[in-house]
Amino acid sequence: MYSNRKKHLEARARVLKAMAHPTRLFIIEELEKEERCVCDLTKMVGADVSTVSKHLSVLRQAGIVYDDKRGNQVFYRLRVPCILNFFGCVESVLESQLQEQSAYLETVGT
Amino acid sequence: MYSNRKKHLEARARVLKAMAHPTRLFIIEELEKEERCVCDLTKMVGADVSTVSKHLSVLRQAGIVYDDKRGNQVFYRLRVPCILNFFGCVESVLESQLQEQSAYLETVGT
DNA sequence: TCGATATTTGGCTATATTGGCAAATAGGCA
DNA sequence: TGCCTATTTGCCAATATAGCCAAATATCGA
Repeated sequence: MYSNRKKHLEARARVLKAMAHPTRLFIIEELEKEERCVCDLTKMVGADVSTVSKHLSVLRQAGIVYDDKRGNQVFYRLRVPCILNFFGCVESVLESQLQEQSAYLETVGT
Repeated sequence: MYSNRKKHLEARARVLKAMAHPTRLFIIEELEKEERCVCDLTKMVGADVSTVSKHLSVLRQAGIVYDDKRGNQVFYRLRVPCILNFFGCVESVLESQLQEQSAYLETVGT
């Protein structure tokens, strides 16, 4: 059914969109190593707390992270362990861009 | 080096961002099966040609597809074969969302 | 209870994205 | 050359996103 496929594509797009920001990728990478509170991530990212909090909210709503309130801190951790492997393909894209770039540079003779 | 990591994250984010749209995911899936000209994709997507052309341009600039002009048609094909495997993890995210949803529905008693 | 710390939310501005229409561009064919 | 088809580009309006500040909320510890 068509609308089924459409809904599925929209769901996938939402997940990708949530990941498609440098700060959120940074957060994902750090959470792959260990869980972190908002305050830690804020220091690491170097932006306003509210900004980091909103990025985390995007990741949470997309189902990428869990939040866990302990005391007056909120700890975030990855919900899906494969997220990082996931980047192998993105890397292939980036590498193929580099290849094209260097092929171009050769034709130019630099 | 910090700015190196930042640049890398930005590069990854650009690739993800280019994929993060239902129509572009649709196009990627179709191109996984076989190369297609803009006119074919336009019929399949059911939007204006200019819209589809712009989506393809986004994918091209992100290094996800190649374009190949033959006659007065332009054929697009995937540049990186792994793109679809790539979705295994996105699916995990979606599945874990479903689990949470059904767990919620149980507590509600529906 | 009060003050300090941690986090989220509201409001705002600047900027980016989407999608359609119309126009420009390019190739094929008579 | 002139017409037709295919594709891209420019323009525009609607909508979404990012990031900061300030305010609201929650927890801790004295």
